[in-house]
Amino acid sequence: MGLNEASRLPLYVQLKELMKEKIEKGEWKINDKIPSERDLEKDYDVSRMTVRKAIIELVNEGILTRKQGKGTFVKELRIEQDLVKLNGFTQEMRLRGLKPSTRVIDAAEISPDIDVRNKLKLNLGEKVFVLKRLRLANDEPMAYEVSYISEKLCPDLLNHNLNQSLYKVLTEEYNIALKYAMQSLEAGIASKKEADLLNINENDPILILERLTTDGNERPIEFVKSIYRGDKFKFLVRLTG
Amino acid sequence: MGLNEASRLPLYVQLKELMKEKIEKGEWKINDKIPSERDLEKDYDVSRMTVRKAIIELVNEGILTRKQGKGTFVKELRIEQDLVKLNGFTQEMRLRGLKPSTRVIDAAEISPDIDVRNKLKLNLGEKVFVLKRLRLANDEPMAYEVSYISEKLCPDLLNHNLNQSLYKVLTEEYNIALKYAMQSLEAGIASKKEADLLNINENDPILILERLTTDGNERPIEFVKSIYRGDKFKFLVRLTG
DNA sequence: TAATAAAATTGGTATAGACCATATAAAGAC
DNA sequence: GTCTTTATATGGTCTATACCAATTTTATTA
Repeated sequence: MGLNEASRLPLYVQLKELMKEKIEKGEWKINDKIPSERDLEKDYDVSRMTVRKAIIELVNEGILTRKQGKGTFVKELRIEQDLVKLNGFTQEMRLRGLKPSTRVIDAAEISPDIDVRNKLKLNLGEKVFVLKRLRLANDEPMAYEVSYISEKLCPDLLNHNLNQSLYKVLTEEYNIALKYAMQSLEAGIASKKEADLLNINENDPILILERLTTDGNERPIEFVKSIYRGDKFKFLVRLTG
Repeated sequence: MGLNEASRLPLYVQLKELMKEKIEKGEWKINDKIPSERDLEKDYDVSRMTVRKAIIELVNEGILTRKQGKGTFVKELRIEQDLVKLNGFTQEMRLRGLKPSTRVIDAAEISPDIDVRNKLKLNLGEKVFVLKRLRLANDEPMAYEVSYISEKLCPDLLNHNLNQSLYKVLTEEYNIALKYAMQSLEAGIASKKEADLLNINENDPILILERLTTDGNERPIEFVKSIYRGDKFKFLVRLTG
């Protein structure tokens, strides 16, 4: 299977997705050396610069690593969440060999408070869907999430199966492609309610994560506030100078 | 002032540093549109691809933003620390308009415990410098840091002025260029000692950050454990899908 | 057989050019 | 003055080529 020049997607994006797929399917394993730039150039009949662009983006995403004169290798993924990649919880846990599941605690259509309305850039009177979900890995609570999505972007959202990936529903049913997010992370301590939900003690440390996700045009789609167990969750990020 | 082709630095890196300098000096202000790719190509007598590479890296670092058909603009910096950029505390605070300062609490040469030794890949018997510093912004404690650096990489380190940037000392005096880091972030609560150092109450929430910084060859240089005030510090990260 | 040198491989940098897509400005028509 | 069309500006994608630097492989020599 090669690249599809009739596709609307740029060639470098297709090549990138193709290489990701090889990794996800296990064709290319951790620490495997992938074909050279010149080999991929020949195999897929694209220019070396196109190949390089695809690879460099995967390097920036922490998926590949490369060394001059040596080659390009599949990177070992860490067990902690990769902070720089916009993945849903489901995909993150799967990448870590854990069995993710979701328990929808509440799902409703409400009028948002002013903070949510500002973040999603809504007009007065516009409603949102609010989803309250518990996130589990191997049947153990990891995080509690409250998501807000603008009602007008996905009417009837609550009629879909929200025990599965919300991102998937948005993409497949509403043609909404999430592309960017701004995320903040700070420390807190668990309230009684949060402690009960997460199977921890009141006043235990938690990580409070807020994320505003947008589409390719930086249009706000979803605002999430998540509470992560401080004892179970450690965020990992790779930095470059 | 243009690019220096005699310099060992690649042209795109020089151009990148030059553009950063214009922003830091205020020549290019927040939301300013910078010269077009084709203008920079002419001004600096480099290829458009070289210009693009410099700009794209600044975009990835959250410094510039761009829109097809419109232009490239200086991004508004957030007040929270950008998690994906490897900057020292000093530079981070300056980028936020805060006055950074450092108070060295202790500096010594010690034998590392096994955890530090493993992280820095040291042999038995090799010593480290340990630096314990309080990080302040506008004279208020923000973080408490303990750094470990291999003694053999920078003999006589303690003879240098460590109230200024450690990274700067390593670069200028020991020719060590820090390039990558793996960083983890988790929640905790302040011990009595930590609370006293940071001007907070015992059991207040804190962010515990551990970072292993390496040079370009992924050789471990510095291991840091930092305690950030949970009330004052919020990490921000921009994600892409 | 081992050491050294040369060649090949592979990633990194850079140039040049062309064309596409998006956005804005200018010119022309009414 | 407003609307439409055309031109221009600017970022995005892609190809092709050349050369450099680092590393590995192969060939040559002692």
